[in-house]
Formats: sequence, structure tokens, C-alpha cells
Amino acid sequence: MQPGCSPGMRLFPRGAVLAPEEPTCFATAMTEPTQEQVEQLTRAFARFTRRFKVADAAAAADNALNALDAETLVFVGDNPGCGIGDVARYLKVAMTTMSSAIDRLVKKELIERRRPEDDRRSVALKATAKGRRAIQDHVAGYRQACRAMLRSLDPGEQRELIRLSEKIADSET
Amino acid sequence: MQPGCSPGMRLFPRGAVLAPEEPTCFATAMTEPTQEQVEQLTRAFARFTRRFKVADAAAAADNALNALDAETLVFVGDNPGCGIGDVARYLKVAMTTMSSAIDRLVKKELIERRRPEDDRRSVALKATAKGRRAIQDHVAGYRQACRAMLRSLDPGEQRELIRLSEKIADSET
DNA sequence: CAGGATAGTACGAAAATCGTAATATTCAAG
DNA sequence: CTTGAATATTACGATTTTCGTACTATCCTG
Repeated sequence: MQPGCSPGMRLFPRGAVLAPEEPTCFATAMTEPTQEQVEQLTRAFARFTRRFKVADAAAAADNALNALDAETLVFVGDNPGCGIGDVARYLKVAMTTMSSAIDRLVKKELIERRRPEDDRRSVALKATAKGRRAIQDHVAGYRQACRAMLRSLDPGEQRELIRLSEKIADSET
Repeated sequence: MQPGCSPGMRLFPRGAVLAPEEPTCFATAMTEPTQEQVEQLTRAFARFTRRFKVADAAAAADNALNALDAETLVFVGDNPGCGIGDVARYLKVAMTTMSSAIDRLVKKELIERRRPEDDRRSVALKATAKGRRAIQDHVAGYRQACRAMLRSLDPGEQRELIRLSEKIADSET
């Protein structure tokens, strides 16, 4: 996702929801994990998720942004020039809900609306300087959690965790 | 956290919030990760989190449980006999908010209240059979996401990811 | 230009969260 | 035993958030 997405080009087309498919048993090149392995990872990740939430709560206490507004702000920061529909589709909320969220963020001077000349139906969203600072604060919570994770590993394991995380994140499906 | 927590013993005492401490530079046995490593992991985990959210949304569409109610149900399922205050402290919401959430879940017959004889101020919560089924469905979404993660790795990497995840989850701090 | 599609907003209803106050119960002195 | 503080929860009302429907404005296509 490059910054400065051109308006008119849709970031998240309507049908692009990644549907979780059932574990059908067709043979692939990769080895299917065992049920026990899946359970182990599920349990471990539940604790990760909880730790992330703590970071979220701490960040929210600072600038009084609710979860949707914070996620919206981060998305707009990553995708300057995007429209309200783009954010709504990405975060899977109703268009009107996103419109309200944008209202709140504009009122707090964290993002700004602009009418592009080439398509005057849409609005182009952009984080303000104040908004970018707020994003930094918000992301800092996540970064803190990630740092804590890495701290409990020794150097070789740290590198390995990063490598595996990127491999998973970059994999299709 | 053992199942069947005895009432009167508090699961989450008031002061027990794990405060995220600043990255002060005191020397430890473990190697402090570099800023770049932290950033890499943060980026990768942002995508993990998003994938988990998709699973959440899919599960929510089925039985029409909002995020708080779902988390509440899972917690009660893991901690039968717990009280409303326990859940409220764990999920960091106001007592009255949790009371409302419990109301909704009781109305849907997913959990049940009971007045323990030894402390008749409190209520003991427990998931019903229907509730346990709903938990299974909810957890299945998470499991599905974990399975997808493991699928993009080869067998050795799968084992290593599980090992590292457990090491981090089991580490103090 | 007409008709339809697209992007967003206005408005009102429904739902959720939360703070304050009230109720019921337990506990600890005196 | 009684009084008063502490604890666990609920009742109630205010505020905020989400969302569906209807509406406006603009673009596109023939």
C-alpha cells in the first residue's frame, strides 16, 4: 500500500473480504500443522493479544480516542489521500459510522478533509501534524509491546521470531 | 488460572494492572533488541492483529455477539464460578458495563447467575451448554487464524514459532 | 441530456458504556 | 448485639457510538 493513493482507484474493493475457508483436506506442498500445534499457538497468542490490548488501553487513556477513531487515524496516516469509503471498507464498518468517526477526528484537528478537483464527490483525507503526533503515540504502545516480546528472547531467537513473523505476514492466503 | 475459582478469592485484585514501563537503559542479561528489530516486528504483528480481527468479525456475524460480550463469555467459560467484578477488572470496563453485558448473555441463555450461600452479595457465573457451544464457535475463529499462520511455515519453523510464542507468553514482565 | 452509479452527509433510532446512587450482605470493632 | 465501614451488585439516567434510510451532489455512459 503506497502512500498517496490516487483518488478514483479503490483501495479496498467491495468483494475483497478474505473469507476464512474451512480446513479442507487437499494435499499441499506445506505440511498441515497438527491439532495440538494449533491449540498451543492459539493459547500462546491469546496472551499476546491481551498484552496488545493493555497497550491499546494505555494509549487510549492519553488522548481519549476510542478504538475506531484510533484505527481510522492510523489508516489515514498510512494512506494519505484516501476517501471515507476506503477506510469504512478496510475497517468493516458502515459508511455512516465512518463519516461520524471522521467528523470527530476533524473536530479534534487530527485529520483534514479536502475536495479533490478531479472527483468532487469524494473527499481526500490526510493526517495533520497534530494527527501524526497522535499516531506516533498510539504506535508507541504497540512498539512497546513488541519490544517486551523481543526482550524475553535471546538474540538468535529475536532474529528468528522476526523472520518467521515476516514470512507469515508476507504469505498469501 | 484454574477452573472453579473459589468465591471470595479475588481473581484480579484492584492494583494488579501491568503498567507498561518505559525502556530505561539498565543492563540486563537479555540483549536489548534494536530499534529496527522492534519496528520490523511491529509491522509484521500489525498484520497478524488484522487477521485476528477478521476472524473476530466472522464469528460475530454468526451469533450476533459484540466484542465485549464475546470476551466476557470466553472468560466465564474459562473461570466458572467467577463474579461480575472479576470479569470487569480483567477486561478493564466499568462494573456497570459488565453488569449490562452479563444481562445480555443471561438473556441469551449463554451463561447463568447463581447466588452462592457463603457470600450472598456476589453472583457466581457459569457458561451454559449453549454458551459452551458458542465459545467453541468463537475460539474456532482464532484457531483458524493460528492454523493459517502455521500453514505458511514448514514443519521445523512451525515448531520453532510455537516454542518462541510459548517462551514469550510464559515470560514474566 | 437522461438515467444510473458513486461518494458522502443529515437525521433519527437503537445500542453500548459509564457515573452516581441505591440495595443487600459481610466484616470488624466496641 | 449493634453500629459502621467495606464489598458486590443493580437501577437509572446521561452521553456516546453505531447504523439504516433518505437525500444531495457529482460523475459516467450511451
